[in-house]
Amino acid sequence: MENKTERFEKLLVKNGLKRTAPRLQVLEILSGRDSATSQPYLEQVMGKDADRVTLYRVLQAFEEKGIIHKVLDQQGTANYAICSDGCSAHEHHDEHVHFNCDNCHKIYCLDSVKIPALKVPTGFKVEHLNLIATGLCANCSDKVN
Amino acid sequence: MENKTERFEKLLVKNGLKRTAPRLQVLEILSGRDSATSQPYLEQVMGKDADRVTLYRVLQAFEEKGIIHKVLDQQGTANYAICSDGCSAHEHHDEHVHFNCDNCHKIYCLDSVKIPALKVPTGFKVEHLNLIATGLCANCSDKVN
DNA sequence: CTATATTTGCAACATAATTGCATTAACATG
DNA sequence: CATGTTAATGCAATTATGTTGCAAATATAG
Ligand SMILES: [Mn+2]
Ligand SMILES: [Mn+2]
Ligand SMILES: [Zn+2]
Ligand SMILES: [Zn+2]
Repeated sequence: MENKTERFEKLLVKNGLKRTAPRLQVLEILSGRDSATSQPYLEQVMGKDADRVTLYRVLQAFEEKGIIHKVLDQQGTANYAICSDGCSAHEHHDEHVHFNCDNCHKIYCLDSVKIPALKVPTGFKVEHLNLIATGLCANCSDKVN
Repeated sequence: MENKTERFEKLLVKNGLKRTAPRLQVLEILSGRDSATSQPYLEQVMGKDADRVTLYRVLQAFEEKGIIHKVLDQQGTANYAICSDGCSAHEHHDEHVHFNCDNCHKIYCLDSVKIPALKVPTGFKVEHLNLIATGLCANCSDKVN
């Protein structure tokens, strides 16, 4: 089995990005989590390994290339998650529901839940849908009960 | 017919808020627009009529009382719109779709469009749904064609 | 009119995000 | 494997958004 770092390096090369430490570190962190990761958390974890500005630029480059996608939580904080297959520089395919837990504040990508089509007033042309559900995630609703 | 300012004054009194210039001005601005209004725009329009901090506090008070609701656009910018009837200090009823035009960047409250119910994975408990559609609004898709 | 609680303005602070520019490092080429 | 070119990083400065504490002003109840 191909190891993780090798996979990440290929991913970078495929997208015309150089194989640098900050980029590999961001991929490493994001891939190790079961929910989307906030910018502040990333900044804290990376600490002095990379400058704040570098982190912003890495995230921006990854988003443009279709490697990660951004979700804003209810407070407007940017959160990032690795895209599932099918996203590219030219088109994102992340039209799944995002679940924002009120308790642990994690944001889950519910890839399995498709957003239902929508009837909008005449004249409006819908391009993308972005559905954020809030409530309790599976973990937290377990603990509460 | 009752004039607008009188209506606003009653609205404030009903919610236990004093009838002050900044509050009336915010209501005036919001009510004169057909789409949600961003915080930066409000700040710019109010100019030196009120301090930035006052604006934030007015918006916060209005939101708590169910007079306005906040919508974050795709960039995470706060936008505000007057609530339709039925919102109060204890409960908002603004589960309509928000339409974010890619061209003019206006955010429309599509009160008529209800958000369809959603099947989420076992364990997840949905409390609220927040659906933002992006694309072209009626005005802009007219102009393009 | 006056007392009181609310609201405002100001100053300071916190955090997220962006820009310009000099330095460094990746890697293609030979 | 050396090296030149280009991409990427680090640092400093700046902008934007939002918050907090506190003193001064003012809306309004009585
Ligand atoms: Mn997602
Ligand atoms: Mn609305
Ligand atoms: Zn949770
Ligand atoms: Zn438009």
